[in-house]
Amino acid sequence: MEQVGSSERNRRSARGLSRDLVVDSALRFIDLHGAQGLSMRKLAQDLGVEAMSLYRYVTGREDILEAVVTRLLGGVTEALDTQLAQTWQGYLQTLAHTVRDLAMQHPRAFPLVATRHPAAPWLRPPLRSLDVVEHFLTTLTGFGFDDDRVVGVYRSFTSFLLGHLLLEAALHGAETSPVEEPMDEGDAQVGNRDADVVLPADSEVLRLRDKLSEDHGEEEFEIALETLLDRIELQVSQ
Amino acid sequence: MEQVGSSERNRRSARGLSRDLVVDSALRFIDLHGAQGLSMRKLAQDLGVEAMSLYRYVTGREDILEAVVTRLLGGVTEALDTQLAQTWQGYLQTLAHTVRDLAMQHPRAFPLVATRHPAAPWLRPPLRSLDVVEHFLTTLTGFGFDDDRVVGVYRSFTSFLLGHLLLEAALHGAETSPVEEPMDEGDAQVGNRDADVVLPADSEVLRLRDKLSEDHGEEEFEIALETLLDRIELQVSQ
DNA sequence: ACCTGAACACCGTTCAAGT
DNA sequence: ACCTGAACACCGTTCAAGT
Repeated sequence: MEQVGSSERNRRSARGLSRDLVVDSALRFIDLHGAQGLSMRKLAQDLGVEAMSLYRYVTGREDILEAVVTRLLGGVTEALDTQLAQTWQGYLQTLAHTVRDLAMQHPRAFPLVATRHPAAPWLRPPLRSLDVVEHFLTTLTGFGFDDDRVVGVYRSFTSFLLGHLLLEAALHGAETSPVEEPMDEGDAQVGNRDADVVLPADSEVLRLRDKLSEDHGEEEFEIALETLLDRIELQVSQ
Repeated sequence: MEQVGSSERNRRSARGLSRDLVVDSALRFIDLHGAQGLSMRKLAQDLGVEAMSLYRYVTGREDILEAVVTRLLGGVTEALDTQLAQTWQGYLQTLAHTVRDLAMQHPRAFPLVATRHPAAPWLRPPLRSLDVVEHFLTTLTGFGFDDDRVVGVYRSFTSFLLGHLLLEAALHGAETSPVEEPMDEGDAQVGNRDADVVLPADSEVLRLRDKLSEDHGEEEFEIALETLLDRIELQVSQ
């Protein structure tokens, strides 16, 4: 029951290579195998071509990774342009959810957005794109924030997104990811589905393990977002 | 005016290899050149030995990286054991600052602590160590938190640390890092010290660039930490 | 017991050469 | 104009061999 859907030009692109196609293909590859597994040679193979051909469209591997990030964040700018907000609260909420959707749809690519070295110190991950940051600053300024407050909000908002989404994406990506080791049967003091971590028999971690493993990503995100907005509101009204 | 100090057993360890020495050396290498640059061969060279010798003490590159993380977080447990706290607020404050100190002292190694795949879903970066998490859970339980609240605090506390420290470490690490490209002179529409980012002439980013580049890492960290503690206090008293 | 040489299967990237 | 073969300088890792 494999979906084939909208990716009919997957392999053997019949001689029509292009930068867009390379980046598309790279993103798809990363979604499946992670950025670590992406090599010029394997990517080329997916495209039915030799590795060296890619260098016509791309200056190298780093260029591809950067382009993938840009592609992902391009979607965020688009989303913000279509549904425009009436209040700064609405704007931040939409932006937060758009980025969260991105992280959930591309859990294995999101670490790139979140952890690649920013090109400049004012490009804070995961809002790692000039377009998005520009949009952010002009919008908040438009809602009456003065310079200091815009910058302050930018800082706290990015920290919030990074802290909440990177971890959630990692968990989400781990589930999706192919099993690397076929689970050695002999290490369990208790029923231990947690890979190679050995738990002492009388630990708090063990006692709280199930509760700790619960996924409350979404509601925690919502609550933390609300808290952040409240905090900003207080600053503004002062 | 180079400091030589306490690293007299740097290269050519005179035939006394050991796992600790390998991990030590790896951490020092990563502090200087980042984890990306670490190869078995170069690390071995630093130790005055061939690459294959390392496999006596270490199962491979991944094992080394994991051991470096463990070493770094081991220091956190120690710090917590020596100065023990009277209140949960004091505890969380000490822990937060200990992890922040770690991030600032090893900005190029900290991404490992923060972004490597956790071995289990309840090991949330950057508290990526069974010992630290166990310490955290027992301490808070000892201060009277019930199970749900301990777990909730664990979640929000880790998100807070990740969001604030990963970015700060990246900025801190970028300053320390060796210059990769010798800065092409011809791309500046304005005095542009920000690598290859080209700013449109009438952008908000350009106008706010200096303010955006200011480093308020520490005070933001303090403020956000206070806010978090306040929020927890509210939950507890309910 | 501890280290190594040689080898294997991979990398990214360059460049001259093919069509 | 677009693609490629061959080559270079690197990787991580294995294994039989040295001392």
